[in-house]
Amino acid sequence: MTTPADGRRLRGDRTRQRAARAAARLATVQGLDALSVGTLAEASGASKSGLLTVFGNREEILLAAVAEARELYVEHVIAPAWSAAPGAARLRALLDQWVAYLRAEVFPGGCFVAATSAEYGHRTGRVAEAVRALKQEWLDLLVRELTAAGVARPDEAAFRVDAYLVAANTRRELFGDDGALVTAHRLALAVLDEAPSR
Amino acid sequence: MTTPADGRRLRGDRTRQRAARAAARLATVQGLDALSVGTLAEASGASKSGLLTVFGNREEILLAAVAEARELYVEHVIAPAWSAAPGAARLRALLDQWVAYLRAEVFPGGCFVAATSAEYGHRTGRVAEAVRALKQEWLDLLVRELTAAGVARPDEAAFRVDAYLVAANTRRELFGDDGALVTAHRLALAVLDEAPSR
DNA sequence: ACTCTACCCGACCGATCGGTCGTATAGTTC
DNA sequence: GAACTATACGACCGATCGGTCGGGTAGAGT
Repeated sequence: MTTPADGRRLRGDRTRQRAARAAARLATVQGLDALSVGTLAEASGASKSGLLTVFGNREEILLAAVAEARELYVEHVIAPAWSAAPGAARLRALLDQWVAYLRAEVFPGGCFVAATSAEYGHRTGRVAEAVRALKQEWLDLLVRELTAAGVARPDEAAFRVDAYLVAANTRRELFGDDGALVTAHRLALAVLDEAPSR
Repeated sequence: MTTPADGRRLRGDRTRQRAARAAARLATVQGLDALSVGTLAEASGASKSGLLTVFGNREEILLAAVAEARELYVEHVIAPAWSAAPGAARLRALLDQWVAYLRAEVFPGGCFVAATSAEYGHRTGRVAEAVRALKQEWLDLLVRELTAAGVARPDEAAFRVDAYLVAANTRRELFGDDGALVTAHRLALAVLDEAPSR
Protein backbone atom coordinates (compact mmCIF):
# COMPACT_ATOMS: atom_id res chain seq x y z
CA MET A 1 0.00 0.00 0.00
CA THR A 2 1.03 3.57 -0.48
CA THR A 3 0.55 6.47 1.87
CA PRO A 4 -2.41 8.75 1.24
CA ALA A 5 0.04 11.38 0.00
CA ASP A 6 2.48 9.48 -2.19
CA GLY A 7 4.68 11.97 -3.98
CA ARG A 8 5.08 9.72 -6.99
CA ARG A 9 1.36 9.16 -7.38
CA LEU A 10 0.69 12.85 -6.88
CA ARG A 11 3.06 13.63 -9.72
CA GLY A 12 1.39 11.00 -11.88
CA ASP A 13 -2.07 12.23 -11.02
CA ARG A 14 -1.09 15.74 -12.01
CA THR A 15 0.18 14.49 -15.36
CA ARG A 16 -2.92 12.36 -15.84
CA GLN A 17 -5.25 15.23 -15.12
CA ARG A 18 -3.41 17.70 -17.31
CA ALA A 19 -3.49 15.20 -20.14
CA ALA A 20 -7.14 14.26 -19.55
CA ARG A 21 -8.18 17.90 -19.57
CA ALA A 22 -6.27 18.61 -22.76
CA ALA A 23 -7.80 15.48 -24.28
CA ALA A 24 -11.34 16.48 -23.32
CA ARG A 25 -10.85 19.94 -24.76
CA LEU A 26 -9.29 18.65 -27.98
CA ALA A 27 -12.10 16.12 -28.33
CA THR A 28 -14.68 18.85 -28.83
CA VAL A 29 -12.60 20.36 -31.60
CA GLN A 30 -11.42 17.40 -33.63
CA GLY A 31 -13.51 14.54 -32.26
CA LEU A 32 -12.68 12.27 -29.35
CA ASP A 33 -11.76 9.31 -31.53
CA ALA A 34 -9.60 11.50 -33.75
CA LEU A 35 -7.34 12.17 -30.80
CA SER A 36 -3.93 10.60 -31.26
CA VAL A 37 -1.45 9.94 -28.51
CA GLY A 38 1.16 12.00 -30.35
CA THR A 39 -1.13 15.01 -30.68
CA LEU A 40 -2.09 14.82 -27.03
CA ALA A 41 1.55 14.50 -26.04
CA GLU A 42 2.35 17.74 -27.80
CA ALA A 43 -0.75 19.50 -26.43
CA SER A 44 -0.16 18.42 -22.84
CA GLY A 45 3.61 18.82 -22.78
CA ALA A 46 4.31 15.18 -22.01
CA SER A 47 5.94 12.59 -24.22
CA LYS A 48 4.05 9.93 -26.15
CA SER A 49 5.59 7.07 -24.23
CA GLY A 50 5.14 8.96 -20.99
CA LEU A 51 1.42 9.20 -21.56
CA LEU A 52 1.21 5.53 -22.41
CA THR A 53 3.04 4.52 -19.24
CA VAL A 54 0.71 6.46 -16.95
CA PHE A 55 -2.48 5.57 -18.83
CA GLY A 56 -1.67 2.11 -20.16
CA ASN A 57 -3.13 2.49 -23.61
CA ARG A 58 -5.08 4.89 -25.79
CA GLU A 59 -8.50 3.65 -24.70
CA GLU A 60 -7.69 4.54 -21.09
CA ILE A 61 -6.79 8.05 -22.25
CA LEU A 62 -10.17 8.44 -23.95
CA LEU A 63 -11.95 7.11 -20.86
CA ALA A 64 -10.02 9.58 -18.71
CA ALA A 65 -11.04 12.36 -21.10
CA VAL A 66 -14.72 11.46 -20.67
CA ALA A 67 -14.33 11.33 -16.89
CA GLU A 68 -12.53 14.67 -16.87
CA ALA A 69 -15.23 16.20 -19.09
CA ARG A 70 -17.82 15.01 -16.62
CA GLU A 71 -15.89 16.71 -13.81
CA LEU A 72 -15.79 19.95 -15.75
CA TYR A 73 -19.48 19.69 -16.53
CA VAL A 74 -20.35 19.15 -12.89
CA GLU A 75 -18.10 22.02 -11.86
CA HIS A 76 -19.46 24.54 -14.36
CA VAL A 77 -23.11 23.53 -14.79
CA ILE A 78 -24.36 21.25 -12.02
CA ALA A 79 -22.61 22.48 -8.90
CA PRO A 80 -23.42 26.19 -9.27
CA ALA A 81 -27.10 25.33 -9.73
CA TRP A 82 -27.29 22.83 -6.91
CA SER A 83 -27.84 25.40 -4.18
CA ALA A 84 -31.20 26.23 -5.73
CA ALA A 85 -34.24 24.29 -4.53
CA PRO A 86 -35.04 21.12 -6.53
CA GLY A 87 -37.58 21.63 -9.29
CA ALA A 88 -38.27 24.80 -11.21
CA ALA A 89 -35.74 26.99 -9.39
CA ARG A 90 -32.90 24.53 -9.91
CA LEU A 91 -33.86 24.02 -13.54
CA ARG A 92 -33.75 27.75 -14.15
CA ALA A 93 -30.31 27.87 -12.56
CA LEU A 94 -29.17 24.88 -14.65
CA LEU A 95 -30.28 26.58 -17.84
CA ASP A 96 -28.49 29.78 -16.88
CA GLN A 97 -25.34 27.86 -16.06
CA TRP A 98 -25.50 25.84 -19.25
CA VAL A 99 -25.58 28.96 -21.37
CA ALA A 100 -22.74 30.44 -19.34
CA TYR A 101 -20.78 27.19 -19.66
CA LEU A 102 -20.91 27.41 -23.44
CA ARG A 103 -20.09 31.11 -23.52
CA ALA A 104 -17.13 30.56 -21.20
CA GLU A 105 -15.65 28.16 -23.75
CA VAL A 106 -15.00 25.54 -21.10
CA PHE A 107 -14.54 23.33 -24.13
CA PRO A 108 -13.27 25.15 -27.21
CA GLY A 109 -15.56 23.13 -29.48
CA GLY A 110 -18.80 23.56 -27.56
CA CYS A 111 -20.61 21.03 -25.40
CA PHE A 112 -18.58 17.87 -24.81
CA VAL A 113 -21.63 15.70 -24.25
CA ALA A 114 -23.31 16.88 -27.44
CA ALA A 115 -20.19 16.35 -29.51
CA THR A 116 -19.35 12.88 -28.24
CA SER A 117 -22.96 11.70 -28.15
CA ALA A 118 -23.19 12.33 -31.87
CA GLU A 119 -19.78 10.83 -32.57
CA TYR A 120 -20.25 7.62 -30.59
CA GLY A 121 -23.93 7.19 -31.41
CA HIS A 122 -23.94 3.67 -32.72
CA ARG A 123 -20.57 2.41 -31.54
CA THR A 124 -19.67 -0.26 -29.02
CA GLY A 125 -16.85 -0.55 -26.52
CA ARG A 126 -15.93 1.00 -23.21
CA VAL A 127 -15.56 4.55 -24.49
CA ALA A 128 -18.96 4.43 -26.18
CA GLU A 129 -20.50 3.11 -22.97
CA ALA A 130 -18.92 5.93 -20.98
CA VAL A 131 -20.32 8.49 -23.41
CA ARG A 132 -23.72 6.83 -23.27
CA ALA A 133 -23.69 6.85 -19.47
CA LEU A 134 -22.77 10.53 -19.41
CA LYS A 135 -25.63 11.49 -21.70
CA GLN A 136 -28.04 9.27 -19.77
CA GLU A 137 -26.97 10.84 -16.52
CA TRP A 138 -27.78 14.30 -17.85
CA LEU A 139 -31.15 13.20 -19.20
CA ASP A 140 -32.04 11.50 -15.91
CA LEU A 141 -31.15 14.66 -14.05
CA LEU A 142 -33.44 16.68 -16.31
CA VAL A 143 -36.31 14.23 -15.84
CA ARG A 144 -35.83 14.25 -12.07
CA GLU A 145 -35.89 18.04 -11.79
CA LEU A 146 -38.78 18.39 -14.22
CA THR A 147 -40.73 15.87 -12.16
CA ALA A 148 -39.95 17.83 -9.03
CA ALA A 149 -41.11 20.96 -10.82
CA GLY A 150 -44.46 19.31 -11.43
CA VAL A 151 -44.20 19.50 -15.21
CA ALA A 152 -46.61 17.24 -17.09
CA ARG A 153 -44.97 14.32 -18.97
CA PRO A 154 -41.45 14.93 -17.58
CA ASP A 155 -39.84 12.48 -20.02
CA GLU A 156 -41.14 14.41 -22.97
CA ALA A 157 -40.28 17.73 -21.36
CA ALA A 158 -36.72 16.52 -20.80
CA PHE A 159 -36.53 15.42 -24.42
CA ARG A 160 -37.58 18.89 -25.50
CA VAL A 161 -35.22 20.78 -23.21
CA ASP A 162 -32.27 18.61 -24.20
CA ALA A 163 -33.18 18.96 -27.88
CA TYR A 164 -33.19 22.75 -27.63
CA LEU A 165 -29.85 22.87 -25.89
CA VAL A 166 -28.11 20.49 -28.27
CA ALA A 167 -29.57 22.26 -31.30
CA ALA A 168 -28.38 25.60 -29.94
CA ASN A 169 -24.90 24.18 -29.41
CA THR A 170 -24.80 22.88 -32.98
CA ARG A 171 -25.98 26.19 -34.44
CA ARG A 172 -23.50 28.14 -32.41
CA GLU A 173 -20.62 25.92 -33.48
CA LEU A 174 -21.69 25.61 -37.10
CA PHE A 175 -22.82 29.16 -37.82
CA GLY A 176 -21.42 31.16 -34.92
CA ASP A 177 -25.00 32.01 -34.04
CA ASP A 178 -24.90 33.01 -30.39
CA GLY A 179 -28.57 33.98 -30.59
CA ALA A 180 -29.44 30.29 -30.75
CA LEU A 181 -28.39 30.06 -27.12
CA VAL A 182 -30.86 32.76 -26.16
CA THR A 183 -33.63 31.10 -28.17
CA ALA A 184 -32.96 27.70 -26.65
CA HIS A 185 -32.89 29.21 -23.17
CA ARG A 186 -36.25 30.90 -23.72
CA LEU A 187 -37.83 27.80 -25.29
CA ALA A 188 -36.60 25.62 -22.43
CA LEU A 189 -38.07 28.04 -19.90
CA ALA A 190 -41.35 27.87 -21.79
CA VAL A 191 -41.39 24.08 -21.38
CA LEU A 192 -40.88 24.63 -17.69
CA ASP A 193 -43.78 27.06 -17.44
CA GLU A 194 -46.31 25.01 -19.38
CA ALA A 195 -47.59 23.19 -16.30
CA PRO A 196 -46.04 24.63 -13.16
CA SER A 197 -46.65 22.89 -9.87
CA ARG A 198 -47.62 25.87 -7.78
CA MET B 1 -14.55 18.11 -75.81
CA THR B 2 -16.02 14.73 -75.17
CA THR B 3 -19.25 13.29 -76.48
CA PRO B 4 -22.24 13.41 -74.17
CA ALA B 5 -21.87 9.67 -73.69
CA ASP B 6 -18.15 9.09 -73.24
CA GLY B 7 -17.63 5.48 -72.24
CA ARG B 8 -14.56 6.30 -70.21
CA ARG B 9 -16.28 9.03 -68.25
CA LEU B 10 -19.32 6.84 -67.71
CA ARG B 11 -17.11 4.18 -66.21
CA GLY B 12 -15.40 6.76 -64.03
CA ASP B 13 -18.70 8.24 -62.95
CA ARG B 14 -19.93 4.83 -61.92
CA THR B 15 -16.81 4.30 -59.83
CA ARG B 16 -17.07 7.78 -58.36
CA GLN B 17 -20.68 7.30 -57.37
CA ARG B 18 -20.15 3.85 -55.88
CA ALA B 19 -17.27 5.22 -53.84
CA ALA B 20 -19.13 8.38 -52.84
CA ARG B 21 -22.11 6.37 -51.68
CA ALA B 22 -19.94 3.99 -49.66
CA ALA B 23 -18.13 7.01 -48.22
CA ALA B 24 -21.37 8.75 -47.22
CA ARG B 25 -22.65 5.62 -45.54
CA LEU B 26 -19.39 4.94 -43.74
CA ALA B 27 -19.27 8.55 -42.60
CA THR B 28 -22.37 8.12 -40.45
CA VAL B 29 -20.81 5.13 -38.75
CA GLN B 30 -17.25 6.19 -38.08
CA GLY B 31 -17.31 9.90 -38.86
CA LEU B 32 -16.65 11.59 -42.17
CA ASP B 33 -13.17 12.75 -41.26
CA ALA B 34 -12.26 9.32 -39.92
CA LEU B 35 -12.71 7.90 -43.40
CA SER B 36 -9.41 6.76 -44.87
CA VAL B 37 -8.75 6.18 -48.54
CA GLY B 38 -7.68 2.62 -47.80
CA THR B 39 -10.85 1.80 -45.89
CA LEU B 40 -12.99 3.28 -48.62
CA ALA B 41 -11.05 1.35 -51.24
CA GLU B 42 -11.85 -1.90 -49.49
CA ALA B 43 -15.49 -0.94 -48.92
CA SER B 44 -16.10 0.17 -52.49
CA GLY B 45 -14.11 -2.55 -54.24
CA ALA B 46 -11.66 -0.18 -55.89
CA SER B 47 -7.96 0.26 -55.19
CA LYS B 48 -6.49 3.06 -53.15
CA SER B 49 -4.59 4.55 -56.06
CA GLY B 50 -7.60 4.06 -58.32
CA LEU B 51 -9.74 6.18 -56.04
CA LEU B 52 -7.09 8.87 -55.88
CA THR B 53 -6.81 9.04 -59.66
CA VAL B 54 -10.55 9.57 -60.18
CA PHE B 55 -11.01 11.93 -57.23
CA GLY B 56 -7.65 13.68 -57.13
CA ASN B 57 -7.20 13.69 -53.38
CA ARG B 58 -8.92 12.79 -50.14
CA GLU B 59 -10.68 16.12 -49.73
CA GLU B 60 -12.45 15.62 -53.06
CA ILE B 61 -13.65 12.23 -51.81
CA LEU B 62 -15.16 13.80 -48.71
CA LEU B 63 -16.80 16.53 -50.81
CA ALA B 64 -18.24 13.85 -53.11
CA ALA B 65 -19.55 12.03 -50.05
CA VAL B 66 -21.38 15.14 -48.88
CA ALA B 67 -22.82 15.70 -52.36
CA GLU B 68 -23.91 12.08 -52.58
CA ALA B 69 -25.50 12.27 -49.13
CA ARG B 70 -27.44 15.30 -50.30
CA GLU B 71 -28.68 13.33 -53.31
CA LEU B 72 -29.83 10.50 -51.07
CA TYR B 73 -31.51 12.94 -48.73
CA VAL B 74 -33.38 14.58 -51.59
CA GLU B 75 -34.36 11.20 -52.98
CA HIS B 76 -35.64 9.76 -49.70
CA VAL B 77 -36.99 12.79 -47.84
CA ILE B 78 -37.56 15.79 -50.06
CA ALA B 79 -38.75 14.34 -53.38
CA PRO B 80 -41.47 12.05 -51.96
CA ALA B 81 -42.92 14.99 -50.02
CA TRP B 82 -42.72 17.47 -52.87
CA SER B 83 -46.00 16.45 -54.48
CA ALA B 84 -47.84 17.74 -51.40
CA ALA B 85 -48.95 21.37 -51.40
CA PRO B 86 -46.47 23.86 -49.91
CA GLY B 87 -47.03 24.60 -46.25
CA ALA B 88 -48.65 22.36 -43.68
CA ALA B 89 -49.38 19.44 -46.00
CA ARG B 90 -45.82 19.34 -47.31
CA LEU B 91 -44.40 19.64 -43.81
CA ARG B 92 -46.46 16.70 -42.64
CA ALA B 93 -45.20 14.69 -45.60
CA LEU B 94 -41.61 15.76 -44.88
CA LEU B 95 -41.91 14.63 -41.27
CA ASP B 96 -43.35 11.28 -42.34
CA GLN B 97 -40.57 10.81 -44.88
CA TRP B 98 -37.88 11.82 -42.42
CA VAL B 99 -38.98 9.16 -39.96
CA ALA B 100 -39.17 6.61 -42.76
CA TYR B 101 -35.73 7.67 -44.01
CA LEU B 102 -34.19 6.89 -40.63
CA ARG B 103 -36.07 3.61 -40.26
CA ALA B 104 -35.02 2.53 -43.75
CA GLU B 105 -31.36 2.87 -42.67
CA VAL B 106 -30.49 4.88 -45.76
CA PHE B 107 -27.38 5.62 -43.76
CA PRO B 108 -26.36 2.87 -41.34
CA GLY B 109 -25.39 5.40 -38.68
CA GLY B 110 -28.51 7.56 -38.78
CA CYS B 111 -28.95 11.00 -40.28
CA PHE B 112 -25.94 12.15 -42.31
CA VAL B 113 -26.64 15.82 -41.78
CA ALA B 114 -26.95 15.44 -38.02
CA ALA B 115 -23.74 13.41 -37.78
CA THR B 116 -21.59 15.66 -39.93
CA SER B 117 -23.05 18.90 -38.53
CA ALA B 118 -21.88 17.88 -35.09
CA GLU B 119 -18.52 16.64 -36.36
CA TYR B 120 -17.61 19.69 -38.45
CA GLY B 121 -19.19 22.22 -36.10
CA HIS B 122 -16.33 24.63 -35.67
CA ARG B 123 -14.01 23.57 -38.47
CA THR B 124 -12.90 25.42 -41.57
CA GLY B 125 -12.16 24.28 -45.09
CA ARG B 126 -14.13 23.16 -48.09
CA VAL B 127 -15.63 20.06 -46.47
CA ALA B 128 -16.81 22.03 -43.45
CA GLU B 129 -18.35 24.61 -45.78
CA ALA B 130 -20.18 21.89 -47.69
CA VAL B 131 -21.56 20.45 -44.46
CA ARG B 132 -22.60 23.91 -43.31
CA ALA B 133 -24.35 24.58 -46.63
CA LEU B 134 -26.22 21.29 -46.42
CA LYS B 135 -27.51 22.01 -42.93
CA GLN B 136 -28.41 25.58 -43.88
CA GLU B 137 -30.30 24.33 -46.93
CA TRP B 138 -32.42 22.06 -44.75
CA LEU B 139 -33.09 24.81 -42.20
CA ASP B 140 -34.05 27.24 -44.97
CA LEU B 141 -36.45 24.68 -46.39
CA LEU B 142 -38.08 24.26 -43.00
CA VAL B 143 -38.45 28.02 -42.53
CA ARG B 144 -39.91 28.41 -46.03
CA GLU B 145 -42.53 25.70 -45.53
CA LEU B 146 -43.37 26.85 -42.01
CA THR B 147 -43.87 30.35 -43.37
CA ALA B 148 -46.14 28.99 -46.08
CA ALA B 149 -48.03 27.11 -43.40
CA GLY B 150 -48.69 30.39 -41.65
CA VAL B 151 -46.92 29.39 -38.45
CA ALA B 152 -46.02 32.25 -36.13
CA ARG B 153 -42.27 32.96 -35.77
CA PRO B 154 -41.19 30.51 -38.53
CA ASP B 155 -37.50 30.81 -37.61
CA GLU B 156 -38.17 29.70 -34.08
CA ALA B 157 -40.55 26.97 -35.25
CA ALA B 158 -37.86 25.66 -37.62
CA PHE B 159 -35.37 25.67 -34.77
CA ARG B 160 -37.76 23.59 -32.68
CA VAL B 161 -38.63 21.09 -35.42
CA ASP B 162 -34.99 20.60 -36.34
CA ALA B 163 -34.05 20.25 -32.68
CA TYR B 164 -36.64 17.50 -32.16
CA LEU B 165 -35.50 15.57 -35.21
CA VAL B 166 -31.80 15.74 -34.40
CA ALA B 167 -32.43 14.81 -30.77
CA ALA B 168 -34.51 11.83 -31.88
CA ASN B 169 -31.74 10.72 -34.21
CA THR B 170 -29.18 10.95 -31.40
CA ARG B 171 -31.36 9.00 -28.98
CA ARG B 172 -32.07 6.33 -31.52
CA GLU B 173 -28.41 5.90 -32.35
CA LEU B 174 -27.17 6.13 -28.78
CA PHE B 175 -29.83 4.12 -26.97
CA GLY B 176 -31.63 2.26 -29.75
CA ASP B 177 -34.74 4.13 -28.69
CA ASP B 178 -37.03 4.03 -31.72
CA GLY B 179 -39.77 5.65 -29.66
CA ALA B 180 -37.82 8.90 -29.79
CA LEU B 181 -38.73 9.07 -33.48
CA VAL B 182 -42.42 8.88 -32.64
CA THR B 183 -42.07 11.51 -29.93
CA ALA B 184 -40.17 13.88 -32.20
CA HIS B 185 -42.71 13.37 -34.96
CA ARG B 186 -45.57 14.20 -32.62
CA LEU B 187 -43.80 17.22 -31.10
CA ALA B 188 -42.97 18.57 -34.55
CA LEU B 189 -46.59 18.22 -35.62
CA ALA B 190 -47.60 20.10 -32.49
CA VAL B 191 -45.34 23.00 -33.53
CA LEU B 192 -47.11 22.96 -36.86
CA ASP B 193 -50.56 23.11 -35.29
CA GLU B 194 -49.83 25.89 -32.82
CA ALA B 195 -50.85 28.64 -35.20
CA PRO B 196 -52.29 27.18 -38.41
CA SER B 197 -53.07 29.56 -41.24
CA ARG B 198 -56.53 28.33 -42.17
C1' DA C 1 21.91 1.48 2.59
C1' DC C 2 19.02 -1.40 -0.22
C1' DT C 3 14.90 -2.59 -2.71
C1' DC C 4 10.89 -1.53 -4.80
C1' DT C 5 7.66 1.20 -7.22
C1' DA C 6 5.67 4.88 -10.11
C1' DC C 7 6.79 8.06 -13.40
C1' DC C 8 8.94 9.55 -17.61
C1' DC C 9 11.59 9.53 -21.70
C1' DG C 10 14.09 8.41 -26.35
C1' DA C 11 14.56 4.86 -29.59
C1' DC C 12 12.42 1.79 -32.08
C1' DC C 13 8.66 -1.62 -34.01
C1' DG C 14 5.17 -3.04 -37.71
C1' DA C 15 1.03 -1.07 -39.68
C1' DT C 16 -1.39 2.38 -41.89
C1' DC C 17 -1.82 7.11 -43.45
C1' DG C 18 -2.34 10.31 -47.96
C1' DG C 19 -0.11 10.64 -52.07
C1' DT C 20 3.14 9.83 -56.37
C1' DC C 21 4.84 7.29 -60.25
C1' DG C 22 5.12 4.10 -64.01
C1' DT C 23 2.46 1.06 -66.52
C1' DA C 24 -1.49 -1.02 -68.63
C1' DT C 25 -5.92 -0.68 -70.87
C1' DA C 26 -10.24 0.72 -72.74
C1' DG C 27 -12.45 4.20 -75.31
C1' DT C 28 -12.32 8.64 -78.30
C1' DT C 29 -10.55 11.54 -81.94
C1' DC C 30 -8.29 12.23 -86.08
C1' DG D 1 -3.96 2.81 -87.35
C1' DA D 2 -1.78 6.70 -84.61
C1' DA D 3 -2.31 10.00 -81.03
C1' DC D 4 -4.58 11.06 -77.11
C1' DT D 5 -7.37 10.68 -72.81
C1' DA D 6 -9.66 8.86 -68.60
C1' DT D 7 -9.64 5.07 -65.75
C1' DA D 8 -7.31 1.73 -62.93
C1' DC D 9 -3.70 -0.69 -60.60
C1' DG D 10 0.68 -2.22 -57.96
C1' DA D 11 4.79 -0.58 -56.03
C1' DC D 12 6.61 2.60 -53.42
C1' DC D 13 7.41 7.17 -50.61
C1' DG D 14 7.90 9.84 -46.05
C1' DA D 15 5.02 10.64 -42.10
C1' DT D 16 2.34 9.20 -38.42
C1' DC D 17 -0.23 5.70 -35.98
C1' DG D 18 -0.52 2.81 -31.25
C1' DG D 19 2.54 0.40 -28.67
C1' DT D 20 7.03 -1.85 -26.66
C1' DC D 21 11.50 -1.76 -24.57
C1' DG D 22 15.50 -0.39 -21.87
C1' DG D 23 17.22 2.95 -19.07
C1' DG D 24 16.98 6.66 -15.85
C1' DT D 25 15.10 9.24 -11.81
C1' DA D 26 12.49 10.38 -7.64
C1' DG D 27 10.08 9.02 -3.81
C1' DA D 28 8.47 5.16 -0.34
C1' DG D 29 9.14 1.03 2.43
C1' DT D 30 12.36 -1.83 5.09
